[in-house]
Amino acid sequence: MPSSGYPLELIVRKLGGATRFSQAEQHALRDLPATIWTVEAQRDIVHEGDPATQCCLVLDGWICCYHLLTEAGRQILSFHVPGDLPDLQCLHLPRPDFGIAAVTRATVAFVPHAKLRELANGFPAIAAALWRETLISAAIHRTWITSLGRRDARQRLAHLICELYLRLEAVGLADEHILPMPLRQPDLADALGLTSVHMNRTLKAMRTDGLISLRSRRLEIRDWAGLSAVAEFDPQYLHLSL
Amino acid sequence: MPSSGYPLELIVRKLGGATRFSQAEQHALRDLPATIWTVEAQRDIVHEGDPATQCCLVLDGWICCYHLLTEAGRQILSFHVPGDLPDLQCLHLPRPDFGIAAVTRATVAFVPHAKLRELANGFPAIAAALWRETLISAAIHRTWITSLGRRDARQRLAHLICELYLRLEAVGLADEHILPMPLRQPDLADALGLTSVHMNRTLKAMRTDGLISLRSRRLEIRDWAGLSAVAEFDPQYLHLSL
DNA sequence: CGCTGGCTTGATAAAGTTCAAACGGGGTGG
DNA sequence: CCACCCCGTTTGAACTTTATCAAGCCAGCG
Repeated sequence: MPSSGYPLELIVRKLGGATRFSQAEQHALRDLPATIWTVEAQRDIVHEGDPATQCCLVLDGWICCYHLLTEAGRQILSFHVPGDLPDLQCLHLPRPDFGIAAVTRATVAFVPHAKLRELANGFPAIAAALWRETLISAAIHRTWITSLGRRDARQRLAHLICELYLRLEAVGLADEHILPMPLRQPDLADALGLTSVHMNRTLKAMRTDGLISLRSRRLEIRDWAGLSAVAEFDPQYLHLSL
Repeated sequence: MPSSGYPLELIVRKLGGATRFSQAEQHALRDLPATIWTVEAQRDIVHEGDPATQCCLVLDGWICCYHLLTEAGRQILSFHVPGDLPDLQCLHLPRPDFGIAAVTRATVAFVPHAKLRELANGFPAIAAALWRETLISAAIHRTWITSLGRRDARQRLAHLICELYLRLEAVGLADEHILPMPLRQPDLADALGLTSVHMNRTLKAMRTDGLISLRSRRLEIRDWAGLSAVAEFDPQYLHLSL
C-alpha cells in the first residue's frame, strides 16, 4: 500500500539499505514531486519508444518490463515489486527500449527525470545509490541471460522462483518460504523463453517432486535446498543488504 | 593500438559521442591514472568474485564477460571492443558477478574505482556520461535476453552480427559491411546459448543463403537488408550517436 | 611433413513446440 | 442460489529444433 504521508519514503528505505543518507539527502528524496497512478492488471504503463521524461517507482503490485516481437510474441525482461524503479534504466537515455506493463493491479509514482538528475547532481551519495540500483538491475539481467542460454526449463523456473522469493522477502512481502504468485503460466513462459504448455508441464513436475506447491496464487517453496541446488542459485548478484 | 601520449583519450572520445565536455572535464578524464596491461587470447582478465577495485578500458582487441556453470559450461554475457568499459558495471558494487576474459590478444587500461568515483562526484557531466554507458550495456543485455528467449539459432546469430557490425563501425573498426571476426564457433555458441555443432550448421546455412561470407577471420555481410530482417534488428538500443 | 586446434558432417536422442481439445473454478447475471 | 461463462490450466499426440556422440577433415605452423 502506498503510505499516506510520504509515498517516496519507499525510495529512501530501498536506497538506504546500502547507503546511509544524511538528513538533507533524506528530505530531498522524500520531497521529490511525484504523480501517483493506479493501473489495472495487464495494462501498459510505459510504451516502448515514447520519449522518457519520468521514472516510475512501484508502490504496490507487480509490474514487468518486456519486448514485443512481430512473430514470436513477447519476452519479459524483468519483474518489479514495490520499492523497485524499473525505468531508472532510462534516466540518461532519450527513450525506453522496452515497454512496462502491470502484472497485477498496481500503484506507481512517477518522478520527473529533470528532478532526479538535479538531485543526482546536488547529492553525490544519491547519484551513487541510484546508479547502484541500475547496476543491480543489470546484474539481474545477466543472470537471466545465463538462465535462458544455458539452463533447461526446470532450472530456469527454479532460478526465477529463488530470485523472486529473496527479493520479496527483502521488502517484507514474503517469508517462511511462501510468496504471493500473481504470475500466470503464460507470464512465466514469456519470462523464461518457453511456451505456456511446457511451463505447465515443468510446474507439474516440480510439484510432484515436492520442490514447490502452488495454489490460489500462493507459492510455497517446500524444499529450498533442493530448489536452489536445481537452479545452482547464488544470491550474491541480488546485492541484498542483509 | 593504444596511442602513445594519452591512452585514456579513448574514454573522452567514447563518452564525448553523447556529451560535450568542458576543457576541465576532458583534462580530468585524460589525466586519470591508468595501468596498461596486455593479455594473451583466452586469458582471464578479471575473476568473478574478486573484490572490484578498478575498472578496465579496452584499448585494443576483443574481450568478453561470462558466467561459468558447473554442468553447462559457459555463458558469454557480452563482447567488448576498443573504447568499451566492460566492468563499469561494478563501479558501485563490491565485487563483479561475472568474469572477464580476452577473446583475442588484448590491451586494457585499469583505472582505480576511487579515482573514477572522485571524478563522478566532482563533475556531474562525467558521472552522467559514465552512468549512461552502463545503461547502454544494460539495454544490450536486454536485447540478448530477448534473443535467447524468443529467437531461434538463425535469428540470434543474425542479430549478434548486426550488433557487432554497428558497434565496430562506430569506433572505426568496420565498414562496407565487412568486420573482423576473431570469435571462434564455440565462442559464438557460448554467447548464443547453442552448441558449437549447431552453430556450425547455422553459419553454414547463412552462408549458402548468401547472407554472409566468412573466411580467414573476416566476416562480410553480403545482404544487410536480409540479415537485419531475419533478426528483426532495430539499432536504436545501441544508442550510437551518429 | 606431420600435428593440432578448430571446422565439418552424420546418425541418433532429447527437450521443447504446436495444435487441439477438455477441464475447473471463481465470479456474474438471472 | 444456481447455472453459466470465461479465463487460465491441464492433457495428449505429432512434430521441430537443438543436443549429443563420434568420426573425419583441413589449414596453418613448427
